[in-house]
Formats: sequence, C-alpha cells, structure tokens
Amino acid sequence: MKSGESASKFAVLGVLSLKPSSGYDVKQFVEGSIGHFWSESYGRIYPLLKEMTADGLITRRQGEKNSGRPERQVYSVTPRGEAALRHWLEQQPRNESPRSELLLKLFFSKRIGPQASAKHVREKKQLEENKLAIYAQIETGLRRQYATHPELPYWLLTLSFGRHMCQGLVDWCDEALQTLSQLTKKEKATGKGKAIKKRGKV
Amino acid sequence: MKSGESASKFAVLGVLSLKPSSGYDVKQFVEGSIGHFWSESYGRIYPLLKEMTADGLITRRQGEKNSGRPERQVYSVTPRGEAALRHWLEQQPRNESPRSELLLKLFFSKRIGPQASAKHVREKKQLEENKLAIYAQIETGLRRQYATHPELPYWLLTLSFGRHMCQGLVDWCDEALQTLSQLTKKEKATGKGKAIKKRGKV
DNA sequence: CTTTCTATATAGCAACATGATATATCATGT
DNA sequence: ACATGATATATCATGTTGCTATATAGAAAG
Repeated sequence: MKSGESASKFAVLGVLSLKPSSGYDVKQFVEGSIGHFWSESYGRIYPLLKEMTADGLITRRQGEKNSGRPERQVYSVTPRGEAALRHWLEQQPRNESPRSELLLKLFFSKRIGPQASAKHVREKKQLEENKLAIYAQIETGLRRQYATHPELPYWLLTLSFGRHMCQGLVDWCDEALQTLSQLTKKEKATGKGKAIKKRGKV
Repeated sequence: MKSGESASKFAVLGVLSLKPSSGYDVKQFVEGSIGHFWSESYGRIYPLLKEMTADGLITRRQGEKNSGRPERQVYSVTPRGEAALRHWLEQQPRNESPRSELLLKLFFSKRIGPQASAKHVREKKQLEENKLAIYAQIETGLRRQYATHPELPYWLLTLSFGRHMCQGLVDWCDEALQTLSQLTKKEKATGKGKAIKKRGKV
C-alpha cells in the first residue's frame, strides 16, 4: 500500500471482486452499474491496476481468449485484496466535499435575473425526471436478471437512494420555479424592462 | 483567460463580486456561506487570484487597515470581470460527476453484512438530521440580517435545496435501515452466527 | 513573563482525478 | 475499399485537495 488510501482504489478493487476484468471492463462496469453515484477515469484506473498488482492486492493474467485483439490484461483479486476491501468497507465513509455548479450559479443569480435562472432549473428538472424513468427501468431489469443474487438487496438500496434524491430534486425545482416566477412579476412591477435596480450596497 | 474555464474561477470571482476580499476571506466565505454545495481550497484560490489579476478580471490592492499583520492583499472585480461572471452564469451548468463514498460502500456491502452497513447508514442519518437543524438556524439568521437584500431570495433557494436533499436522504436512511434489519433477520434464520453463506457465484 | 494557542495570511507540494488525445486491432456496414 | 464504432491500453495537461511551512498578532494559560 504505497500511495494514499483513496476511494478510487477500492472502487476498482470492488469491481474486480465481482468478476476478474481488464481496465476497460472496469470502466464499462462503473459507467453502466454504479455510474449514478460513482465515476472513474482511465487515467486513474490503469495506474491503480499497476500499483495494486505491485502491492499484491490483485494479480495479472494474460489475454484469455485473445482472438487477435491487443494484449487484454485481466486482473483478479487476491485474498489479501479481499481482506483490504472488507477492511475499507468497514471504515466510516468520508464526508464527500460538495460541488453543485447549478447551486453555485443560482447563488449569484441576481446578476442575470430570475428568468435566466429559471431556465437552468427547468433544464435540471427535465434531467432528473429522465433519471427517475431510467431508475425504474433499471430496477425491473435487476429484479428480473438477478432475482436470487445475494448482493441484489444492496444494489437496490443504492437505486432507492437515487430515487429519493431525484424526487427531492424535482420537488425543489417546482418550488424554485414558483419563487423565480414571483420574482419575475415583482421585477416587472417595479418598472424596468431589463430590471437592474440598484439598491443599498451590492 | 489562459487556463480552462473551471467553475472554481467563477466561484472566486462571484465571492469577490459580493465584496472585495483577500484569498483568506474568500475561503472563509465559501466555508461559511456556500459550504453546503461548494468548496474551495487555498491551493486553488491563490493561483486563481494571480491568474485572474493577470487576465484583468480583478485588481489587487495593498493592505487597507494593515495593523501589523502581514501584507493583506485585497482583490476587487473589474467591469471585465463582472461581464465574465454574468456570461458564465448564463451558460448551462455542467453535470457534475457524482461521488458518494457511502453508496460505493453500500453497493459492495454484502462482504461485511447488513449490520456493519446499517452502522454507516445510521451515522449518515444523524449527520443529515444535524444539517437540517443547522439549515433552519441559518434561514432565520439570513431572514433577519438581510431582510431587504436583493439577493436574499436566491440565497434562500440554495438553502431550500439543502433542505430537500437532507429530507430525501433521511427518508432513504429510514427505508435502508428497515431493509438492512430484514436482511439481518434472514441471515440469522439461515443459521450461521457470523453469516457468510456461499451461494452460486460470488 | 513566557509559552502556548488561535486567528490571520500566503505559498508550495504530493497525491488524486478528469478529459482529451494517441495508438492499434477487429467487426460490421456501405 | 473505406468508414465507423467497439475494444483495449497509455499518456499528459489541467484541475483540485489536503497537508505542511512560514510569519505575525492577540488572547489565554502557566
């Protein structure tokens, strides 16, 4: 364990623990399965695979069914790797530092007025509603394909998380849109078509 | 505008647009006011201040009331900076790449069982409930202190966002805890005190 | 009275992380 | 024959964090 114990390392380790995979496979899996709450880049995955191999957490195996394609490297988790994963899983999750560009823009949004802000919110709402539909699809798919899989309940928990967050977000969008439309009315009432009223200290 | 148009740049610019500040002030403000949905590190703030000064988006002014303390640099936004900020605010927010360590752990949690997982969820719930209480306090404080401030409605929108997300999270925690306690019962029913049942392919 | 602690203020660095680009092969379609 | 897209790995510039170092002033502790 040379470098820091970043979560990326254990994300990759976890994916490999489900099924021996190449770096490419890991990326595919992350995007397709845990993409709603996690992301990894090739730029991290490949160095991590090297590092973890050197640390004895995983082992590398050549090509498998290399039907010509360039050197597919398949990695599997060692017992030490399994232990390291379990140990990490037991540690309390670090509180992730928040970054919402939408909220940041909204905070400073007086500079562009309520209508331009409302546009951002409407777009966000649309996005979240689409997500909700996708989650529903994923859930039926999972329940069908992995009906008896022992990890299914845990996977469904993360999906339920997504549902709750999306629903909360949609609700907030509705509230925000109402607030913003009221602000628009007020702005018009005060006169100014373009509405840049100077008041006090800004 | 030399380097990429990262959001950090405009976060700093936005803070400076509220009030001319030093790098230290910016960090303080971010932590105290938009910390619920944004974060910045000194390691980014100081380089950005230099860069933006070189680009003419902000200007630097010596010490002000330097009562001995070491060279306090105060930065103010130029008209060009204001324009750049407005322009950025109008652009559609990029979809931020998600990273929830709690969810990542939960996804792989079969390896440590439902009780260890439930511990993480309970701790998360406690955290979110605390946040809810803090948000309520902040809201009353804001309404009192900035009752007539033209940006208040926008600030309240971001607070409301926090409330909705926290509430959604707490609801999810309750649901998750129930699921996990059912899993615990099932585990006990199947026998094994320590409950590591091998089944099919895992 | 001196040490220690905290707040103010800036700077640098190693590790972490992303997104873009480069390279190469094969399957498929046109 | 040629284009396209999926497979597969690697590298790099840029962005970002968290830690550490440096320095001073004022407050608290001994």
